[in-house]
Amino acid sequence: MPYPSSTREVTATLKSHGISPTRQRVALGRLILSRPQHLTADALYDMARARNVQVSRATVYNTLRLFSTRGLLNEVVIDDNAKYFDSNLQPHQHLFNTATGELTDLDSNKLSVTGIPKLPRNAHIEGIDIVIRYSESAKR
Amino acid sequence: MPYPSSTREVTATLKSHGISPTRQRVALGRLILSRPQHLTADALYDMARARNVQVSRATVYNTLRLFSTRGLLNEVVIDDNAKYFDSNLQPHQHLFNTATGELTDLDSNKLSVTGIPKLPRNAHIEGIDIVIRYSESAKR
DNA sequence: GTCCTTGCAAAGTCTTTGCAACGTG
DNA sequence: CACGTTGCAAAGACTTTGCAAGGAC
Repeated sequence: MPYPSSTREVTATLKSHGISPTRQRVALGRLILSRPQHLTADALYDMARARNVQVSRATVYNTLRLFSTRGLLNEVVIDDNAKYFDSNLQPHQHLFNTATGELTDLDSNKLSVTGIPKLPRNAHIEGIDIVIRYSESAKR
Repeated sequence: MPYPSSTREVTATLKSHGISPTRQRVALGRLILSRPQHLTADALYDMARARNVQVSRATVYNTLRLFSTRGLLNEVVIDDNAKYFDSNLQPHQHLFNTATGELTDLDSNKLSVTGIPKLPRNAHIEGIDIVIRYSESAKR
């Protein structure tokens, strides 16, 4: 289920990842898993409250951590004060507008990296994080 | 002065970047600027105290921020709990051992990225951060 | 009913800041 | 001596956790 959005789809996704589908988790899952997006814990909390989802901040944090651990979300750290949870699980890279804080996805097959050095033979690459930071106009 | 190490060299480097060379700043500069390395604020604080450099934590934080602002250091954020200050100012990429937390440099001219999309014409790229995360052996 | 989850508040971690004392030129 | 810098402790931002109440199966 790529981007589960209905209660039923989210419930199924959670179960298939060994997560019991409580009311809060399903509600949060519907908000964050339903499409590719990047949200901070606080943004999700605000979004939930705006939709009258009754949930505490602690549960938002715990749920995001749980979802990440179980592979439903990826964490993206752009700078020290911007930790996002990314519902796009496909390999991809990020474009970060340093002026606005906007974070957008780059399609993985557009970019390629060559020249990755050999690692020790017992090492394996867990991931390659690429963030292109840019700003617009004469800003510096 | 690539990697200033003596008191005199560090003093000159600070001055040339508009930083008054106080005792604490010179001492910290000698510790972090003298060779390519990655240090956290806390690691630098500990290193300073180990060398009997009398400095407070607040000053270490303030100094690192100042050095970064003035272009003497780069910040590298690997994950949420690892913010390093990097004294290597050349373009380069990072190899991060997720098991040990070890961060090593990759020579820029070994790696190349192709397929960077066109950005709006008034945009300019501030930097491309590439971190290859890996771990060794069967760890997962 | 048992075990897991939630929410609150407290605790933790890391970093910045207010302010008086101090240092530097 | 004027101004910038330091150090302490307090404040802040963000995240985790202890624990009692509540919920799921």
